[in-house]
Amino acid sequence: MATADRKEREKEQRKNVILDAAEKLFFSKGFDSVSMEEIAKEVELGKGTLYLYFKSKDSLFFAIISRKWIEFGKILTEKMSQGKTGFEKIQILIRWYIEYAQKNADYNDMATTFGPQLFQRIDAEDARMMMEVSMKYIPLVHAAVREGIEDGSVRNDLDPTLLGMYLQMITFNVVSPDPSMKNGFATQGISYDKYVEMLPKFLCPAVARFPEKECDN
Amino acid sequence: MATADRKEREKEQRKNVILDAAEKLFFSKGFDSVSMEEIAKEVELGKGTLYLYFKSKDSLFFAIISRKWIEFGKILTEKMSQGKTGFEKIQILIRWYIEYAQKNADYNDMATTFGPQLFQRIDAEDARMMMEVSMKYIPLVHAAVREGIEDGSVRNDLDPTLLGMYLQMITFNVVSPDPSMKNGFATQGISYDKYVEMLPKFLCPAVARFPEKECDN
DNA sequence: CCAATATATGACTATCAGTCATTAAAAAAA
DNA sequence: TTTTTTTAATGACTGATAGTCATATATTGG
Repeated sequence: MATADRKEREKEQRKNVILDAAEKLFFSKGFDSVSMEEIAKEVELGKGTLYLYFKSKDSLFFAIISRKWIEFGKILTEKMSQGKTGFEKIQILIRWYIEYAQKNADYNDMATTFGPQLFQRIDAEDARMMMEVSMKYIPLVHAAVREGIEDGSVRNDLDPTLLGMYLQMITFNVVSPDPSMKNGFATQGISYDKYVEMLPKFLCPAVARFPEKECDN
Repeated sequence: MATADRKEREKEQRKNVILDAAEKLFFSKGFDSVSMEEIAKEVELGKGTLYLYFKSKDSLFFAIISRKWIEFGKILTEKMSQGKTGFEKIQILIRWYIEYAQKNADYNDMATTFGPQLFQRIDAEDARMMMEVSMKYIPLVHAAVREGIEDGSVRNDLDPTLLGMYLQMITFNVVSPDPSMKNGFATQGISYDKYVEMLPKFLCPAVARFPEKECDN
């Protein structure tokens, strides 16, 4: 029956319209200062209707994150394939993630500010969904590390998965510092830009197999 | 007039009693699942009375964090003074911070889960208070880095303040991963304990002036 | 055209942070 | 000691808002 298909498509489209509106509002005012009523107004629907498409306000948040992660994973896959050695791939990952995060600063602010609390109370269904999404790009990092160990460009005295996790965590937190860290920049006389810019230099010796060779710059 | 002094002392004491109760509840149920009413019940006061001692629920949170940071800073000062070189002091900092955080896991969970959101909306008064507190230990880290650069144990190609900030951020985030990271451990087959335990090894080459000498272990 | 099904709605409930008029207790003055 | 003034404590109330649900509307298939 073709009707069911069409309805399915329409439902997806409307979900996206709702997500666009919610995203816009969350970015400008923060997750907790936007009410479901407000989002409903923006898309010209009743509040109750939103709950036909998303089971909770938290779910709306995760759907927004998920869209971004998917987009991110796609570009990352393409970019990293351009690196020759594992080490080069990791460098690309770091540099490009910085660029991407700066282009999506509003998204990043929202994610670091509200993510921890929302992930802490995430329900099983959303957790499964988010894990599935993250599975699209996390293995990329680990594969690059493994490749680098094999080709001799990356240090081999650490479990590759572990090294991948450190890199992921550090890059993420440098690019999107949580608000308490951000407050510290002014006080300590370091600009956020410099903090981000110098990251590759800081990390290099902790990643390279032969820092004296790979990290001259 | 002695009365005023006594009253002042009594007020401080009661503040602490309230903080103890709030802390206990926040640790066990999370900041947002504890109501002011509940805290008031616990200390056998009316809800309104709490507001004579703390201006908001958020302020209660910051007062709890602040108590911990002060305690932390005191012990840190003492521990770090035992290191010979700057590099040793940094090692002590990292190792001891890990130990401390593990001993205060419930505090750390609360801080990483709710901190970002609360710091984002912190008011000027609490911000000043928190900054003042953090000024007690942040300079310790930077001083150790500077000392290490001078005595040749720490790399000298990065701004010391910047290096201090990276170290602080990384150690903090490894020890207290935010909930979305924590979810990843199981999936990726790395235990949290290993993640924490291997940190010094991972970081060493990014800190030492001569990794081949300082990082053999 | 008419049942049956799917979609939309906003009034309603429950929860909770923060306020404030009122009461109670303590301190100061008489 | 008694009265006045100051300080502390209280909980009913307000406003905000996530999520529900009975009702209404629209769409579909027969």
